[in-house]
Amino acid sequence: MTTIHEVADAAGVSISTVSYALSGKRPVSENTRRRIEDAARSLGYEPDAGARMLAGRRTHIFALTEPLRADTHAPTHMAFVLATAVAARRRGYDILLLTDEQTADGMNRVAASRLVDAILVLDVAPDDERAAIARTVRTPTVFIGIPDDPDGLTCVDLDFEAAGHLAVDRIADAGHRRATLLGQTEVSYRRSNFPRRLLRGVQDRSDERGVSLSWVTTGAVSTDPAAVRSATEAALARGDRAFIVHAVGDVHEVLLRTLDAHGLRVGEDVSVVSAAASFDTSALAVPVDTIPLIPQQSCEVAVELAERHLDDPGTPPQIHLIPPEYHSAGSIAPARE
Amino acid sequence: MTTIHEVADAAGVSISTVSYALSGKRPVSENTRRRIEDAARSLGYEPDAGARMLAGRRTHIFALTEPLRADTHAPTHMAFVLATAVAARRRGYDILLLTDEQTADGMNRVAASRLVDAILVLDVAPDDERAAIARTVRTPTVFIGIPDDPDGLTCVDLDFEAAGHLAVDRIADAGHRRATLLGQTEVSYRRSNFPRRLLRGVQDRSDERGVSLSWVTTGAVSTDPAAVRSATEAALARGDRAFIVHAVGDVHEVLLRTLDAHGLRVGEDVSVVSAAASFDTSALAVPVDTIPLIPQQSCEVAVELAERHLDDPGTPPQIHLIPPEYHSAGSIAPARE
DNA sequence: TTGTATGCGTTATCAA
DNA sequence: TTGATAACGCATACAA
Repeated sequence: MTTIHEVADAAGVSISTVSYALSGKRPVSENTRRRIEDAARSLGYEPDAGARMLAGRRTHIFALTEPLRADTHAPTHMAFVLATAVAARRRGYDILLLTDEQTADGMNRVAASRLVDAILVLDVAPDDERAAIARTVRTPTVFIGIPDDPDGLTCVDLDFEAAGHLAVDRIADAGHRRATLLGQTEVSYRRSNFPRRLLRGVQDRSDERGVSLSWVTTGAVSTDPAAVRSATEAALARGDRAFIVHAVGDVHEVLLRTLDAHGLRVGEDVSVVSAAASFDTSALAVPVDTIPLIPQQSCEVAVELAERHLDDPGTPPQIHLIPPEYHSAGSIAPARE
Repeated sequence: MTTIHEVADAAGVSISTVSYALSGKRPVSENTRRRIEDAARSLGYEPDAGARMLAGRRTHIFALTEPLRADTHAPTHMAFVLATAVAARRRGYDILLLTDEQTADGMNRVAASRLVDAILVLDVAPDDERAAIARTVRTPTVFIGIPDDPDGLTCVDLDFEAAGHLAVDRIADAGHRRATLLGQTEVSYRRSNFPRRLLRGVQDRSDERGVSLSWVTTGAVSTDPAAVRSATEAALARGDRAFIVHAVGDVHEVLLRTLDAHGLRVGEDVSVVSAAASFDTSALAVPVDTIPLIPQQSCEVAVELAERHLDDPGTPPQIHLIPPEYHSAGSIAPARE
């Protein structure tokens, strides 16, 4: 194992100069810094994690809590985990997994043992028990998602309400007086907070714009293609020619197939908007206007907020809402009377 | 922050006694041990992670490398991650995620910095670059899966060949002379090793038992229901009445629906065996004989092997094959001539 | 059965 | 711009 002493010897300087040269926390002459960096590289020096944690103020590790429930949508979840890991790594942090039932104990444990610099919370529930823990723990905690009572918490999330407004506006602008919201599974409206926020945004703006809105869920616990198909057909029978979809990719596919089976062309006979989609909608059979939910965005901001709290512990808690973007793909059709 | 000194004071002993009492590495009288445990609990003492890493020999962290590819089957992958985390935690280890594309650099980094006690490798490819790194690194490494050249590596996996034998035997015992293997996606036969091992087991034993075997993949990159249906119908047209399925849950469902649509009853007119299924086959519409691939099993063994290497660094590399089990559910039908 | 004392490899403070 | 050195909190070898 290479230590800082060996690097110091090789470069002909003291260990403190090595430390400062590598951390950049103190100006070091260009010349000696290069000698040090060369020595470190050729010796394969990597600071001892334990020593660094003990002496320094940082562990360079973030905890990521994720209470993998049975109804968790695996692909979406994985996208968030990956995005978090990448964003953290880019800033020099590793991710420690706090999974399963023990997330509550886990949070206390990693905080008390000073194993991590901050805690990132994924898959936030409306009445999330981790909210209370976050308030008692000294370790800075950032929620990716928003619980019902976010008081005193730092949270990041897409502005789902604004996304709902945006979707309805485009449809109303095209002249539609009726629309259907193909929502998530039933359980997600109980287990999560964001589907309700999008729903509220869609409902409120529909009221304002005089759009008659129908809302349907797309399965009990997991997506049910048959339910999606019959819901679509019912909507068509009602005369709805505008669909806002807030659901996984499969739902989009069933919707598009059903519309096609009825001879309706997206963007000409019928309007479709995908709201807060966390998957790649460009892979769908038909181009669909999308208000994307980009995990990379939320996770990047979360890591950023966490680090800001470390640099300046006085930073007040805040809710960071990411403004939605509208990506047109020609799937809005003018309403026909 | 509570330190070991405060616990020692509260219990009226020296810090070394506290350390030994809590680690159990030295006998401590029942009386004082209880006093110490009480003090530790009431003070909320948790050993400082950095200090423990520096002074002791262990970090109590395992790295888990997972090169999340686009074709990764998210639910299966999550099951393995979760199982690993649970098994590790049960033995007092946390899981550090090594996920970016640069898992190779990550392995070297956590090894050089002594951040982790061991490395667990998930989603092993035939020509996995991590094999070479594992051989050079000091940190004990355990593969959950087997690369093409496992020389000098410690690996754990289900005995896929034996699973293939088992499946064919049951079908041959029932008198079938023809069978179809519904396999994985095409890409997985290139990207992974285990589908080929199962295939070989099925082929070899089919030859031995005089079973005429057909093998089909079930999609290019991801599962294609249409391909599964047409493959099933082609098999039926050939006269095959026995199916071995090595694929995700969706494939099973399409198969069962197709059989049903042809008026064939599983267990009476046609035989179905699910081989190396990592999901819960009891949730299928029809009970199906299953040779399960239980992530908990592999991951438990992996963690066990990792810890054994820590306790006894001399432990030689080994490939640990988990013998398959056959769970009957009445889906084997006697062959009709 | 318990206590004392050393060292782990850094970071950061104080000096120069 | 650089160096010496005192923590950091614990595990463990050595003593008692």
